[in-house]
Amino acid sequence: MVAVAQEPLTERGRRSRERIIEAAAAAVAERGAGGCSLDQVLEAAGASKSQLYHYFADKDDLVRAVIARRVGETLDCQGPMLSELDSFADIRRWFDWLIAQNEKLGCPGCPLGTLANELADRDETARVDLAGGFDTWMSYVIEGLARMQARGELVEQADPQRLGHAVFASLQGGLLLSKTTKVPQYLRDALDASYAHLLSFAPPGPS
Amino acid sequence: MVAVAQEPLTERGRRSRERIIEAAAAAVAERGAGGCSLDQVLEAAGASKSQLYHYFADKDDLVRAVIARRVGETLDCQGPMLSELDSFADIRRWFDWLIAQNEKLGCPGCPLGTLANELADRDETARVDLAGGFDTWMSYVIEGLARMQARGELVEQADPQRLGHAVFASLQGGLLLSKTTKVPQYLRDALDASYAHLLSFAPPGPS
DNA sequence: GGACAAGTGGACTAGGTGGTCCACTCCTAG
DNA sequence: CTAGGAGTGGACCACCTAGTCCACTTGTCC
Repeated sequence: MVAVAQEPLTERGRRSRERIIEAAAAAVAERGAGGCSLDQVLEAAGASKSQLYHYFADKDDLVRAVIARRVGETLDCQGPMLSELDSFADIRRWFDWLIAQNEKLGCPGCPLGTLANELADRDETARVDLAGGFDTWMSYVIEGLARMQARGELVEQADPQRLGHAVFASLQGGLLLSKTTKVPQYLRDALDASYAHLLSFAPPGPS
Repeated sequence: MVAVAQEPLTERGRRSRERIIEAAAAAVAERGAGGCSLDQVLEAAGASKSQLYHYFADKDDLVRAVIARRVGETLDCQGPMLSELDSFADIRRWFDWLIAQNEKLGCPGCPLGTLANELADRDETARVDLAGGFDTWMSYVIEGLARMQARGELVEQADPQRLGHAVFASLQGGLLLSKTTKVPQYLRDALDASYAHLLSFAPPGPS
């Protein structure tokens, strides 16, 4: 029997574990997974070493919990907007929300994208978790596009999957360029182009 | 007079400095700027601490030299292909080269993009250097699109700058998705969509 | 109230980190 | 040949890191 990280068995333990993940998520967002220390996390969480190692096997395990948390947050936040995505107007509304958020928060980049870039070639488990997060996130859009196609809002030749991939690449790339240059316009240009591309698959209108 | 990193004054010194940057570039590519230690770099370079601190003020200064090196490499490598960019065929050729490279190298992501993602919010100088690199890189494409527009290969309404930004977002995003999922197809989907979007600005043909 | 497990505090360790320092070699100019 | 600065080797330091360990508290069940 190998000693593995333990799930908390009491309400008190559950809250301690949550506090640690929360503080770790903040620290990772600010300094990256490799750049933040457990001591910093624990001080912010008001917890001790023994608590950390009571709930997590090691630092990588904690980082994985942070990833799961971030993936969950992202899907919880955008899921409602995306799961009912059903028209060009819905897509435009989503894009405009992304652009507004990015500008409002000062071009922080994508939490998932940032983690992916740091961890993809250093922690295989983290990479798979993040790839899964991207995949689920993208699937909302792909399914929305498929619904639009079924309803005749997209021509037959459109490939919802490839279009969804392209939309996400534009989003991630736009966020990275904005973050690097601190110029929000890059994301706008990226998503505007992506939207125009999607529109080109609208069936010829009666106008 | 503040003591600052010194440029080597002899050929021998220049070669030492080069060796250190080369080893540092490799280490940074493999483990990230924050994840590689000076001891590792120096061992790989066959150099000593005193050499490092003879040529660089501190670790950040070395990282900045690595960034300058990578920016230079990227522009040197793609510059020839991009500075004469003049037609849709040239763009397609560039895209295909990017896709092929990405697949051949096992989806390593963009060296500049990876550094940008790690350093953008941790080292302001590095951020500005990387933003400048992106900017120069992008300007090749924007100027190419402007040439195409001047020659009538792009309609008047096309905005070369915004199109260039969108192309780069697709590239960076596609590289990140490929790196995270280890699936080269994401970059292909991203660039195919970007290319189709560009093509939509071709003037109506005689066909 | 006592037994027992979950949860906690925090001192401690072993190894690594960036950075300093100084004695030394190498090279060149005169 | 010699002087002096550029270049080099590597011991050394203070600090920080992830991770260990054990005595202790808290809460619950009988």
